[in-house]
Amino acid sequence: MEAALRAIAEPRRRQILELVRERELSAGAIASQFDVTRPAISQHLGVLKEAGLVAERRNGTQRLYRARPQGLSELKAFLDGFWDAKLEALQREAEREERKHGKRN
Amino acid sequence: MEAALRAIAEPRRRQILELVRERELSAGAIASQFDVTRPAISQHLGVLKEAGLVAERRNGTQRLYRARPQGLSELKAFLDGFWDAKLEALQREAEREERKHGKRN
DNA sequence: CACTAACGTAAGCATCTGCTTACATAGCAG
DNA sequence: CTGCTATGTAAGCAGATGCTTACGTTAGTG
Repeated sequence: MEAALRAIAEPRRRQILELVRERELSAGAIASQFDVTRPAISQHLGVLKEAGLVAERRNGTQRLYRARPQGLSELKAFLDGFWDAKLEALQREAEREERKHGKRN
Repeated sequence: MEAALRAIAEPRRRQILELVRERELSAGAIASQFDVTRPAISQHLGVLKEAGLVAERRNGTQRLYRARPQGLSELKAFLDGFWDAKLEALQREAEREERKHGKRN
């Protein structure tokens, strides 16, 4: 959670998330959308992956990334609970989803 | 919005927000809850205020802070729209297509 | 007025962070 | 194997950031 907050606090990483929100893109395809170098994007992708906000899939020499909605919904749940302490319902739902898809974190 | 995201990405500031979520506290009272020095907390409060996450009220020589629910609700709305906003997504899709054709991948 | 209390602000410092260039690695075609 | 493509990783650097101590400022008290 801490990691996810840090990750989305960075504008470039939010832009990357928007890119892979609906479709799966290779690291190179993502990097081509920005003015910074490819390694910079690669590092951002590493941060996003570590934070559970993107999923990585390998296809040959490519690495395809897509947003992991579960990660963001956990983040939203955290923020919701940040004001309403009674948010255990959403939290449990998030955990249930997590188990369904496979463990991360 | 950018500022709010940055602000809550910092653990200490989240702790401060939790402190003033339900009650109004003076800067000194807040600082007394942490191991860091008072000026450090004062700087955090400045960041939170600038981000619209806390409100400041002066009473004599004291400055009383309280959480500003509107700030966080804006943040939640942003995150919600980060996944949902389909119209925005379509718009960005068009822009991406333009860049792709003009940039020669 | 002088003095104190409760603050914010300035300056400096150590660490973190996002970026770069250079290099290493995995997969695949020939 | 050789070479090429796609990608991650290492090292280093400039700027941001959270902290400290020192100082400035405002409001109240004698």
